[in-house]
Amino acid sequence: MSPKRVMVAMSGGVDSAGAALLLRREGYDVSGVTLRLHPYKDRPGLCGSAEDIETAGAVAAALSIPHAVLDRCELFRTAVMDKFVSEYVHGRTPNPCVDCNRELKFGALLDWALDNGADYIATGHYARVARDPDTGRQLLLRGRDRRKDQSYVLYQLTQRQLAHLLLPIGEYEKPAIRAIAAEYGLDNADKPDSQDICFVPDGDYVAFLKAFGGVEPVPGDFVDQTGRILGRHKGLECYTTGQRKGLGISAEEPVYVLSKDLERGRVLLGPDSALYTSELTADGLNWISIPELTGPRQVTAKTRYSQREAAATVEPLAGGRVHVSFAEPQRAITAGQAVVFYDGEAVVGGGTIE
RNA sequence: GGCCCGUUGGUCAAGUGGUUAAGACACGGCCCUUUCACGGCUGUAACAUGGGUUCAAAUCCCGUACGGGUCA
Repeated sequence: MSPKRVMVAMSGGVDSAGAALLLRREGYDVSGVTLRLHPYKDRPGLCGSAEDIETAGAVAAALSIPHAVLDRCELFRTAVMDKFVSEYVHGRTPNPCVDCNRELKFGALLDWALDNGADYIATGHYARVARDPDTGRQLLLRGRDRRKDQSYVLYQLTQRQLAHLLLPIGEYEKPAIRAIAAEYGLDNADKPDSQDICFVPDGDYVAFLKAFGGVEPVPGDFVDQTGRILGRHKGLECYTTGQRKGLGISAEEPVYVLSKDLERGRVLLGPDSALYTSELTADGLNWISIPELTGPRQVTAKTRYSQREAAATVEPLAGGRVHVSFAEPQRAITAGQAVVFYDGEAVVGGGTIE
């Protein structure tokens, strides 16, 4: 029987290189593919840039595996970049990585791989895929390395996507992956972890909203909880709930963005203690460990990528939405961010906070 | 106009003859981070101005500028 064919989505980083190494070691027929997502290129460590495509190609060559480049700039622009702009314009704070994963890495790339004879795709995410022996469903589990767990950004994956997905490095700790890469002499072994929004090369997303999205932020007032004007803001798009830096407001205590008032064009500020709330509603849900939510369910949940999980109850609402009630108030629950539910090691599902 | 009070970093604000001139907030850098944020560490930065007293002045005295109060 011939070995299973797997296409590794190679970003040019150490994690996807480690994934390719591990799979080859396990006997898979491994080849590499890298997405071209946008024209920005002078920032190392970003997904889909020209420089990383070169790096990925070099890594593939070092591993002696075939490497292809898949250009999906058009899809990336409409499914990720345009949506990113639209979300900010509507007062929300989007997570473009979630959209990119669903539409590009596990959407377009998976389709292309299957069309080209692959059985699986693999990525360098710190998460695990497993099959539930009782229900037969594909499960998405946290990475073994809790500190690096990336299951949060994968909560949108469908059963079909998971069935064709291998996440080999999810079983390892990050240092082990670097060690494996170094052992094979890969020169990206100590490459910094990726960070920032890949299509915002200089990290200034507001400048991107203006230049790419044609957004013209409208200045307005910063007000406190009593309605007192504290200063002027640069436009609602420039802020997100819970933000402290960049407000330029000097007060007795640090002040944070509590909420944005789209109708009056104001940004409400207040103390950290005023940021804690216990409830939210979400839409755009995807369920992984269960076919659908039919009643209240106890879970742990988090409302931002790097946030500690907290006990909560999630229950269905009309129209496929859900209501989430946390046992303890959570800091800065923000519209547009993802809320992801866990049951132990497994991702139950998740949605977008309204 | 007379008299009184005040003027310390971007902001607020300690400090009444000898201090490395506190602290908070803001701001910068680094770290953290596949989002935006939070957070941790760290840094830049001030005695309104001119003269005088004194071994020594942010601290005492005089003038000037600016701000506030008060009296006709």
